[in-house]
Amino acid sequence: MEVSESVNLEKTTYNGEAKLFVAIDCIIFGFDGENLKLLLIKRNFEPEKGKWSLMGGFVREHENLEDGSHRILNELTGLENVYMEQMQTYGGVERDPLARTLSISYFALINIHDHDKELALSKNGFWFNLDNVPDLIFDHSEMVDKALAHLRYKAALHPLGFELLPDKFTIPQLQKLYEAIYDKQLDRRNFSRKILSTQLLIDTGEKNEGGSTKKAILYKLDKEKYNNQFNDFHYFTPKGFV
Amino acid sequence: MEVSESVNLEKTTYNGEAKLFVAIDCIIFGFDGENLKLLLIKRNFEPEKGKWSLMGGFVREHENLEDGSHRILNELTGLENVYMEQMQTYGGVERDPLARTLSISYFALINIHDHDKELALSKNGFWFNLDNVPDLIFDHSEMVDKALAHLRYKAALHPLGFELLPDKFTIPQLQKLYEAIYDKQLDRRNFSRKILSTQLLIDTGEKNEGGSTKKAILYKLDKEKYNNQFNDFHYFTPKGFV
DNA sequence: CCAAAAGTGTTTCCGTTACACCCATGG
DNA sequence: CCATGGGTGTAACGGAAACACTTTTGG
Repeated sequence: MEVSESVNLEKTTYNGEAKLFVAIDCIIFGFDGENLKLLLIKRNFEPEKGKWSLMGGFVREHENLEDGSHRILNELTGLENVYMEQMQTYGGVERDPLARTLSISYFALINIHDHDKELALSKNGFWFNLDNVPDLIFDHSEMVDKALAHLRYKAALHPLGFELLPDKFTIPQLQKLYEAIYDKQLDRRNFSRKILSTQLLIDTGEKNEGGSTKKAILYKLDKEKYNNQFNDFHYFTPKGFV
Repeated sequence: MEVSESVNLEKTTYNGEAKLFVAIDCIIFGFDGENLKLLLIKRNFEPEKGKWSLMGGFVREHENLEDGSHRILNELTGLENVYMEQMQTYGGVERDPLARTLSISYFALINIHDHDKELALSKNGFWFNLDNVPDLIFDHSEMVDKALAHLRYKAALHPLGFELLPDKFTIPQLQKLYEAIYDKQLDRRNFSRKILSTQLLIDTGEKNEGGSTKKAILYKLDKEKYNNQFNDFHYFTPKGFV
């Protein structure tokens, strides 16, 4: 009876056209203060059981893509209100050997210390440094490469990096993040001036703890300006950096 | 029998997951030498017959997305080897009232004089100036807005504009294109210097015809350099332009 | 020879770079 | 008082912007 119902529905809609499986795969970047990392899962389910892949799931019949991507990210990290961006849709005919499946890749930036570590572990989730990413199933390696290129592209022009840091952070921390993203050294003094010139940072009056040297100023993001200016070009990196 | 075959197939694949209709919609930009234009169709088929929309079609079971997007563009314009870029996938649950349908939007740049005008007319295709676009079905207006924003964003940094011009073109023509994209005036002398400094243009030795003034040099694109440097940043526009 | 558009040159200015110096903290 | 890292200042450089002038063409 399920079958005949399905057929009847299609007759009133786009009969004759193909219907496809549609998955969402999440490229999850995190920053631990030193290195830029990627969250992957070791699959304990079919297909490709035992291999590494991105966290993914299928788009449901009555779920839009924003909800779906956040649901899937939440299943692994426990996080909500995460910065996510739709990247690209992959549609190679043979990309999934089991059945024709499209995949919409989503790019997520999280503060690595915020997520639910036990939940992630229970789903077989592990963090990898970017220079140490294992082989991934299907076209997931291509998705990761594209996402990293996109991160580098976008972080050069937009104040994206804040998404990877705690609410309060210091300029040296932000600089370490940029150095991790581009795997290059930056001049401390010029970086500081460039960031402050955007007027996006608010001095909280506090200083960070720890370290046996001068304490750095803790800033927070001016959310209002951040949202308004997000699409402006800021050029956070030196020339020819990207 | 089609029905039972379909059911059997699903059982061996991702049984229990939803399958969705997936469409491709093309945002087709063209340039006529003065204005930036958009190619739309007046639908002579259901749903939303009689209304304006983007050119679209369904992704087929055994067709990848690149092939599908080019097929759909070709059906309306007769063109092949067109610059196309996947933009974004739209998945609102109610975006298509007839049935749940995802749409992958593709952004196309064509030389307006090259396309098959009779074919386009036979499919009810018409060109609109960007300041005069009619109401479109579903979320197609949003797609157009996003595509225009993307064009402006990308053309500011990459030598994208050449795709909209003939093989041989003059610098003043290119400047008119940029002025149309951004709806702003540019300084002739600085623009020329900036474009030539990219080394992407080759002097053909020819001059353009027509006009009762000095004839401009016809350039062609250095395809090799163009492909190699495409992802570099060039900053074709003045500061704060975008 | 005039108008209109195309091509080339120059000065000025501002942002970036590449530096040096001072300050705070813990040991 | 010393090592380490954070904060601020400055001179030199280079590219972009804002200009003027010359050249070509058709009428």
